[in-house]
Amino acid sequence: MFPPIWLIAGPTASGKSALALELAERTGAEIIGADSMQLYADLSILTARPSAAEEARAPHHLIGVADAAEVWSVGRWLTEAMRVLGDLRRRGKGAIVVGGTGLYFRALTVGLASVPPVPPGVRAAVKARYEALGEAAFRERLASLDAIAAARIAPGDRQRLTRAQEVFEASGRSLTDWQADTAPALAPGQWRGLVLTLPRAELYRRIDARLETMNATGALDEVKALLARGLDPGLPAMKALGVASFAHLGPAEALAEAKTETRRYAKRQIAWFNHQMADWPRADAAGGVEAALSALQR
RNA sequence: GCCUGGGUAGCUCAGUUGGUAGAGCAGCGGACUGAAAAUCCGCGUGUCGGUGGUUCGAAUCCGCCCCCAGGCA
Repeated sequence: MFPPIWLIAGPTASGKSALALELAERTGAEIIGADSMQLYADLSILTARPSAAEEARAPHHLIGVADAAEVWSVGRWLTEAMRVLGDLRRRGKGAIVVGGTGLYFRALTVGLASVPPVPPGVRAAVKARYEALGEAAFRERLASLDAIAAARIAPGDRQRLTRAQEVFEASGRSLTDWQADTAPALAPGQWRGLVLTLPRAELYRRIDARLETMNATGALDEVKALLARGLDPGLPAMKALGVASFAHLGPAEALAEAKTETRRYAKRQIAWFNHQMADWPRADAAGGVEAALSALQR
């Protein structure tokens, strides 16, 4: 198995980036970001992106490559990531895919249905219909097109309900059918995965410290600059943790709220890793490169 | 030292005429296929400051003690 493809996941503030950088320097592999927010160039401080100096130590891909006005998705990320992986393979380079977005790892290792893109017009129409009908009636209509999805999607989950409807309208095929024929992007055995772990209390300490640092190094200015662009608040980049807090609250309140939200986010990440990636080896974040390498070799 | 007001969940507090306690926030658990830092679902986690007493029964009533905040000295 050479050149290697290593997938490193872990909750926010667990030290993934630093670890990836060290591994890259040691092995000559290149780094591919698997983070839905570090994608956006406008979000640097808020997403704790590697500094320019750090990025200079090893080639980085899919970090800071998108504009906040763009809408990136798992699908777009997957396409780009596979392109970069192909390129690295041709050049005989190893890859370290590192990030905290569990769904991206899932797309790589389990697969993503190849649903054709949904035109924005269809999406807007479905959204309007949802609002007009209300959840119950909307779900009932969806049931006639995709009974399984209508039954499976949790109460109140507007996003998934409308997505299922959009897919049918745009493709003439149910989301459930699309999802039934899905293949992993990376063949099993082609990659090695690793989940970084650390005690909850320690993780929360690191999150708080990280937010303090962001706050002291211009998080507010970054948010102001983003807001000054007058973008649609519904864009993914506008939903990055901290944006809303710093935009609407005083500095102290914003910092406190951002800490709380980041802790909750970490909790969701941990739940994902524990249940969706239960079979990946774990490595103690405090164990450094050695612990990571031995887990990756397992 | 005296007076008053408080000590109930991690925090801020509620608790009817005595029937072993409940809200908000925080927290915890979970779901997850193209917005995923998204979108959702679920869960009170408790020596009611301590100790005696009254009572069938005390967070609620009485005594004593401890602690906190004001006030008077």
